[in-house]
Amino acid sequence: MKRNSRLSLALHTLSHMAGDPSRMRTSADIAEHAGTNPVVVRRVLGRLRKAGLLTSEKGHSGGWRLAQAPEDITLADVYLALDERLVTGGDSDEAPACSVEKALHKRVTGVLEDVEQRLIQRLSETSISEVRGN
Amino acid sequence: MKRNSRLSLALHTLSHMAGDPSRMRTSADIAEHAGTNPVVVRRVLGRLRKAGLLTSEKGHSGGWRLAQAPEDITLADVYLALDERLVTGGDSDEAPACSVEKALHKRVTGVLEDVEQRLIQRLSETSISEVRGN
DNA sequence: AAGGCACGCAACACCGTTTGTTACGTGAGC
DNA sequence: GCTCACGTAACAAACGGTGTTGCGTGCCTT
Ligand code: FES
Ligand code: FES
Repeated sequence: MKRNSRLSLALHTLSHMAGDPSRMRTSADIAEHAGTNPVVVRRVLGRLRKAGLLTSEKGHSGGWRLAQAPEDITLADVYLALDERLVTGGDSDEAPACSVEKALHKRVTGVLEDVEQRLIQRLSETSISEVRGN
Repeated sequence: MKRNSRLSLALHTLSHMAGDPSRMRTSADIAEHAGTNPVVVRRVLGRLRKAGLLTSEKGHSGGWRLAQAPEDITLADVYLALDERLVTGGDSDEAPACSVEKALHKRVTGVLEDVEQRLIQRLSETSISEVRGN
């Protein structure tokens, strides 16, 4: 949709994890596989952890692992975990007055919210285990 | 949704025009009213003209005017006029192989297309004349 | 107990997109 | 001919996303 890549990375990684949930992966592994940087991986995976989709462990045999059964994690969960909502989340917008602008804004955000609802609904129909993880 | 402001500007301007379609407005007027720059106005309004929503005239009493009846211009028309599709338009994406990545991408873009469809459908339910132009 | 490993986090450089600004050309009136 | 307003290009500034480095903190191995 918008300025992605985070979603792609998250989904890609989770898909692989779904293929072998017990295996522990380091951010370095993931980064190399995804062609990016370990820190970047930790950044986005961190959000997923905060949402309870992943767990991370430090130390020698540390790394990342799914916190739930692959079948229970839907694409919507992932989308929501990295909260990049369509509706540009509660922004302290411009002119409060101006009847027209207000009406306009209301209309548009109304539609947007409806659409986002739809998006989430559609995403929730697929789990990460339904996308073959090699 | 994404990196907007163009949509806002377009909608705001058209709403005002809908309130008094015969009146001719200059980009300078519009820019001042919208708190931006004339060139910026021309840029975005130019797209609307290309889409047949507006006409522009040079010379002394030149400016911008609606090319259609206000009731015939829907929000969807405006949205489509400045083509900033949600689905990040036909990008020549990454790795062609990788069954997983491909399946994933397909799923996501599928949903996205459906959602964008919905967005357009919802936007088309409202015309710019339905938003009080003072 | 010491060393190493992997995450957590902050700071910063880099880059692409968007927005704003200046400048100049063109056509339509006056 | 002069002015007005658009059309367009070029460039600067602002913004957000991504990549990188550095350092701190647990945890496991030895
Ligand atoms: S200023 Fe209020 S709508 Fe234009
Ligand atoms: S490389 Fe991870 S899906 Fe192909």
